Amino acid sequence: MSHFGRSGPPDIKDTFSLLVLNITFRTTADDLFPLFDKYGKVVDIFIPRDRRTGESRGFAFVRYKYPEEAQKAVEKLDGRNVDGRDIMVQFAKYGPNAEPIKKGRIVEVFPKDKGKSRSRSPRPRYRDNYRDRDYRRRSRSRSRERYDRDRYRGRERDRHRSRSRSLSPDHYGSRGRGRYDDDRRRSRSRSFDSASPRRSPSPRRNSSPRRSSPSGDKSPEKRDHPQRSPSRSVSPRARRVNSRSPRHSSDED
DNA sequence: GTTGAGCGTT
Repeated sequence: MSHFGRSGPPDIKDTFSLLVLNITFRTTADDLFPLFDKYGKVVDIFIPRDRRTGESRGFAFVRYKYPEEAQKAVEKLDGRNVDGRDIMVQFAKYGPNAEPIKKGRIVEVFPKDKGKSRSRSPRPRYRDNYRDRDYRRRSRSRSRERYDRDRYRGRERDRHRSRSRSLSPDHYGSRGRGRYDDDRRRSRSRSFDSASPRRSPSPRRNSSPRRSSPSGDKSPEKRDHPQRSPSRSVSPRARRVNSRSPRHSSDED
């Protein structure tokens, strides 16, 4: 009852998987079980969760024993308000191995080796999917237009998207690096302040709103700028050519 | 205490 997905996939060879979307992050399988079990025989319920935080990802997989019951559950529970949010129930399109399935039915979990090796290249590319989906999990935070559940009808995913699958984790990585840099810089600034505590003992230093900015506190770029020009400008030869642009003998600067 | 596109594990 409560051990759904706790011990891995029990037997999904003859089960129909339903994908439950839009569920709350705190909704557990136990909460979905009584709901789905009322419309059919639920053999297993699995809710993918993040491996880093362990939080639910917001969707669950409900496996029914018969497709008719699953279909009924889809029509009945689809749009039902669960935990204060409307859930979306639909047949799973992809299997555990990232392979397309038919009407939520798992075709086959393990390729039976009847003495006929189909392919010698396993190509565990689904391994990369784990990493990708983990990263994009929080990357996508834009409110996309959720037209309807009907869009899945004409939506066909291509398996040839091995390399064409271009994700855009740029903002994520950029933000991460920027944050780290900022943090480091801020930490250094703080250390500097600690070294000189007699800077501003008065608690009323909030008078300047600009001071609130840790980045613009020291203005490193300003310090770099004047240091480069006048310092190198000290050159008899350079001065001879041009006292304004020592590094370049041109007036284009 | 938080967010919200989409497709799954021992």
